[in-house]
Amino acid sequence: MKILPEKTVERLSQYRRTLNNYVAEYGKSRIYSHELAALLNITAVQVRRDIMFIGYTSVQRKGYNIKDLIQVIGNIIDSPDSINVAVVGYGNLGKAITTYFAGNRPKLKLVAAFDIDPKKVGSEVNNVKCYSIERMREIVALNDISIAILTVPTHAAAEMAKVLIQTGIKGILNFTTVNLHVPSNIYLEEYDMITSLEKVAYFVKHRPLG
Amino acid sequence: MKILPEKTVERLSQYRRTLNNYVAEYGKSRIYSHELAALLNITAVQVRRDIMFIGYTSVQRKGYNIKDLIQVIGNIIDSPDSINVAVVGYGNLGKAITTYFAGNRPKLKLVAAFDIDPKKVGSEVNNVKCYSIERMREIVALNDISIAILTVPTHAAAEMAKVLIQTGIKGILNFTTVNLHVPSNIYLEEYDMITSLEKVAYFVKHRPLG
DNA sequence: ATCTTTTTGTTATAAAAATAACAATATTGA
DNA sequence: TCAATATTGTTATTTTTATAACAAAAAGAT
Repeated sequence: MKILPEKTVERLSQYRRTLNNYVAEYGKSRIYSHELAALLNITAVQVRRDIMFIGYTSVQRKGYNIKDLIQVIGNIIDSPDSINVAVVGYGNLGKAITTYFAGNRPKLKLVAAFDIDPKKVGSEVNNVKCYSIERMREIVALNDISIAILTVPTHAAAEMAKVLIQTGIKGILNFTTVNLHVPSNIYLEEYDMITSLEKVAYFVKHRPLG
Repeated sequence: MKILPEKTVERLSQYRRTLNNYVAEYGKSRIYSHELAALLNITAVQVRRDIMFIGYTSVQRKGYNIKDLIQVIGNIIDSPDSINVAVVGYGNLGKAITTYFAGNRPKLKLVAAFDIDPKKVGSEVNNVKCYSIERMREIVALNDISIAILTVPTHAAAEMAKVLIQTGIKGILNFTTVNLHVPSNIYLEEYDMITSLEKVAYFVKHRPLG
């Protein structure tokens, strides 16, 4: 299949989670595009267009079969084989992410954490165990980890990214406020809390009231 | 001034932080567009265009005066009066954000935290004190808090957002995985870690190698 | 049975964002 | 002094994303 637009991938992830919650809460088996849209504060057209992208079709006028749709989304955005993930930096943020991550994501598994602090090594949150940085290469290889979530302090970020890339990781989700530089075969996603907050501040002040 | 594109606002926030770090590290006073671009993994045109948006001009061929540029960015994205922010939910994530927030942001102040857990009430991280939810209305009014960072557990998110809006908050940065619904005069920014991670997973698998 | 309504799927259009192209100008060096 | 070069500022173009418009089909109403 052709590669999907970035924004569509983001929304598909959200559709899936929203649909799972919706089933759990209301027990319905079908949903209209405008209903799903309302749950996400977007438009029904947007939903239908995204669903068109992944090639799922329902019977007209009956809404989408939720179970099927969840499955099709999974076939598209999940990889066939499970992907293993590690958290690097096991402070408050690393632990928070581990907690957020709990839940049934059959194709995406948080399998290890790393920290330089000997006091943290050996600790566990949600069955995710913390190893020393020295053992990173070994543990990454052993568990076939391909994505790292980087939550170390600012001063350690660049060096840690370098080490991670040496271990053979393929993607980094960067929570630090440092601008990382990675080879072009590594997928880098920046996740910048301060920028998000400054953006909220700007639009709270400047946005036309509506 | 005309309202800026969303992406430009995001980058301006990043330019400012990057420039501050750059000055601290290298002590230079000027920077070329392509140098700033390289630090952020974007193009020089992008930088120049954003700088054009905010109306700053340098002398051609000499690069930008860093100190001036930082100041102009501040004039644009900061509000003239300081904006006060609260963290709602003082678990691992709330505390992590408080730590990230430390640093000199003269116009954006994290002034309070709230939590329902009596054990957390009264605790402090980085001089940010935690109050009980019951005192929210009072503390928000007293400190003129206009933005809330929502980091409570999933099941509490919707109700907490409702209460926050009643207290008169104007913007919410939502870290929970719940789809919130807010009146149109409230600026809502979603910050979804799981979606970001699923996106990395998708592009690690599907992106053309480059 | 036929008309009306509702909802999907798709094509067409618009808006936002990024990139390219290039004129203008300062600097360097012959 | 004058040509070559480097860099900014801006307009033009392309790409990406979102919205609008609407045909097709199912369901219900008359």
